[in-house]
Amino acid sequence: MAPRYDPAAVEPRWAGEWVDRGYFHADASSDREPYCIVIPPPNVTGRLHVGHALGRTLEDILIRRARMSGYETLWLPGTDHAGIATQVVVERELRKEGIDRRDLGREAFVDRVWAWREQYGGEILEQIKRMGASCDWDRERFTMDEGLSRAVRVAFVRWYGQGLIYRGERLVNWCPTDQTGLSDSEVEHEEVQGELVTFRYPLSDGSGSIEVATTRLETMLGDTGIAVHPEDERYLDLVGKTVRHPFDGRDIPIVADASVDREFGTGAVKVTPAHDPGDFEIADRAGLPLINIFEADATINANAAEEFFGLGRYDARMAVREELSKLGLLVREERPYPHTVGHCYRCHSEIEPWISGLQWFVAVEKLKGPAKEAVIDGRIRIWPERWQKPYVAWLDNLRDWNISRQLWWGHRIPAWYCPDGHVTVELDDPIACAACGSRDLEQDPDVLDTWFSSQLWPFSTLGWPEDTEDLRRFYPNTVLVTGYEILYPWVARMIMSGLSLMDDVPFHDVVIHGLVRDGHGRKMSKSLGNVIDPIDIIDRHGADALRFSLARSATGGQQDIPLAEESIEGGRHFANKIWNAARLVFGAFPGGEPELPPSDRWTVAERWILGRHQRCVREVNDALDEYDFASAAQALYRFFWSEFCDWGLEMEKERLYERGPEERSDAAGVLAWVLERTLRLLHPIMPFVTEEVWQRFGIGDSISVAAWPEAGDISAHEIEIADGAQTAFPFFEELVTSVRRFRSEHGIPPKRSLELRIVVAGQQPPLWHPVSLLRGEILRLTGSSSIDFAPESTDTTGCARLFVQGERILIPIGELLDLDVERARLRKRLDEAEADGERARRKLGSEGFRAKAQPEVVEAEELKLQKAGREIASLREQLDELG
RNA sequence: GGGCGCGUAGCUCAGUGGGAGAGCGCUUGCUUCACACGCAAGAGGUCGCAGGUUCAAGACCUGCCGCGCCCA
Repeated sequence: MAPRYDPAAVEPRWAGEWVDRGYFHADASSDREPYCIVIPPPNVTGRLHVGHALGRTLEDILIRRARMSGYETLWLPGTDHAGIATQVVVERELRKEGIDRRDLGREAFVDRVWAWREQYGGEILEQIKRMGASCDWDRERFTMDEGLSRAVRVAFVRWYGQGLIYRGERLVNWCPTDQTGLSDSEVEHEEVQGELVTFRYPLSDGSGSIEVATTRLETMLGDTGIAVHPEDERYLDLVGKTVRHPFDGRDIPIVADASVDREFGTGAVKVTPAHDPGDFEIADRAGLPLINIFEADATINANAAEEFFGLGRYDARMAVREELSKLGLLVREERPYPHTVGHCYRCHSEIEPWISGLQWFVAVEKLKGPAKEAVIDGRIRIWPERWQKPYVAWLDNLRDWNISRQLWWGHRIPAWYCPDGHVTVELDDPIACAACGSRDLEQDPDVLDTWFSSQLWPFSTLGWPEDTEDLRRFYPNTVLVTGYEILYPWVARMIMSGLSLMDDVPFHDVVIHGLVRDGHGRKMSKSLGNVIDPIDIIDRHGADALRFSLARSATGGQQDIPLAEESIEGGRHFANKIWNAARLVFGAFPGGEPELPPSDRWTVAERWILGRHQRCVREVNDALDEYDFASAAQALYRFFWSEFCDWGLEMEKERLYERGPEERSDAAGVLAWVLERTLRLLHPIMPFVTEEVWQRFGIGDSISVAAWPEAGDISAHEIEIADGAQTAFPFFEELVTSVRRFRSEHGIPPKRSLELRIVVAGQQPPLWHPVSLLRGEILRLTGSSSIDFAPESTDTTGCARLFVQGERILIPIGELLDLDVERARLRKRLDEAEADGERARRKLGSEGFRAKAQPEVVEAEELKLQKAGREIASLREQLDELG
């Protein structure tokens, strides 16, 4: 084995080998218990970013553990056709060739998108493979596949039949750049530094004016009313009057509406029903007309006053201000004025509320109740639990879902219209109108919101609407892992559609993780230059390093997850540590199935390491049962590095190198046994290095199908039965550390060996047992030549004195002792001991403490006080001697 | 305006009633026969502030200050 672990030489080989050997292929007909995760389908245009890497890592940890635990595991991969994103990408390509999609025509354009997808669409899945993801690649799905498209159609037709889908003319969120409507959850609200402009509308009767304020001044071109609160005394006598529009002379009524906030601005608001959802409702109540002033690209249309025709919305805003100013109607301009504005999640343009003709909607009223219930009654559990409340609140406020998209790429809406305006919605393309039999049918030009197909993902990927073996076996899925940013648009909708169409929840657990940010918690962005590219990371540090670092960061407690490259380096160092520990073990272990020697031959050191290993197994299992990936990773790191390597391997070197073949073989057996188990325990987090090392045991085809370790496979009784195992190790550990610290403080070179004497008070030294059991290990790790016991009366001249668990240790080394250093050392220890003693004394001095605290706690404090007392006395004595 | 979360070592974070912890960074020493991607030792904290509950509070309660996110 090379002295350094090289992930680049190992990972690609295993990534391919695992798949080729079929370990990840699920068998729906097996009689094992199923465990199923569907991948949140990334955009087919997408590249792997760290957010994906996090989600896929967590999923793979769950799936690999389940597979090793004997479940029939299915991790189903695939991609999403991503309507807008994909269309935009292909349009951009066409534009480079000087082609507009409209010149190409719908059919040819869609063919181009398919061709693009064939060529580049698989890239993100290839990147996921590099992470070692154990997906069933034979079951890869795409939302535009034939089967999934059929599912979309069945869902649409069924919901239409149930009255859950309808067609209507309503305000939608319009993106003037992409020129399509968006659902509420595709709109991102962001604070912008805008302006608040106050202006006057003169009353039509010339008796005065009324002031209104707006952040979107251009919309005044479409104002059809002024609203005030019905109880606002300032305006009571104005209600019912009209104002005159300064540009086109329309008379606009002043109405009363309880939704008006009297505190805001002047207490009077302009009403632009065609361009504001709140105004739309006011207009609806008051019977005000709608004036649509925008074209699809948000330029001013002919409905507005003539002089503004053709202006872009921002130019129009300035032009309106100028005209108002000329007319002396401008009252006030506040700038900057921070307020929130909706932006397109794709292109980031400001959204315009806009009437864009008849569109299709999902009526959510009947769907949201069951979706809420399923989470409240625990059929679906959300981890961490605190996401439950926002989920419920979101459903409560949910409004009907606009599913029409004015795009060409996507599932075409299965609705046909005849010249008489009848609507035909059918599973198979109709040849005649269902109402009048007309054969002159035209299909709705729009496609469905991409989320309409992805909401079906947990069952459409398994074959629905066909009654397949996969569907019966793997629905409901076991768990879904995703970021909180798509809890609403995706997770909630899967729950609604699953309950409605499958009559059962889509999954039992939902694991919500945070957003990956940079090392300082800042959002990763190209402009900040702080983007971490997972593929670049894998190239330089290995997928294991990335996975470990992500798992260790996935605490769940915090909202977001900071990730610094140093942390990933830490993961690489850990992989290297594993590799090198294995090198040491395999230097003594010949390979084959590791077997523990009979328990009566276990040394104290071995009992200790076996006990720590068992604890680690328990911690990892407990943590993963609760989706606490960070604790699982942390437990493994601590055990492997701080316990197994720092103490376990170091202690066992005594037996491996100094005690003859039998002990060497026993020790190698113990170390190999622990190593092999720990590799299995680590495998779901770091699949590559564990596989590569595990192969050297030569005991199976692959660790990825080896058995998962559960606690209790050696009994705690066996571990702890040894004489002194409980007391020996803590004493040993503190003794070693104390001597090393003493060396360090006095600058005693490692090669200068020491003699240690333990001072004993009575005849029978109480520490005889632990010391004799670990004599060799003590001498090796402290660099000493001897360790003996000495009577209390022993001459301490020229000796340094240490305290280990209240016991005195003498080190005769007078000639090397710098008295100033020694005095400083002793004073520091004395300060600590006095502080300890004081704290214990204060606690014990309180009557309430003695009366009400648990007896064990009181007893522990008494022991602390005694120990501190012994140390203080002895340290003072020494300081006196030194003068 | 409503909701959620966060404020603990220089940085990033664990820590849900009895000894303030980890990783990285920092200081010192070490080419010790697995690993310098390492080993050993060490420094560093009024646990945001103020009250309260309790024998005991970083943790529980209330208020305040600051930061972030979601929703309106």
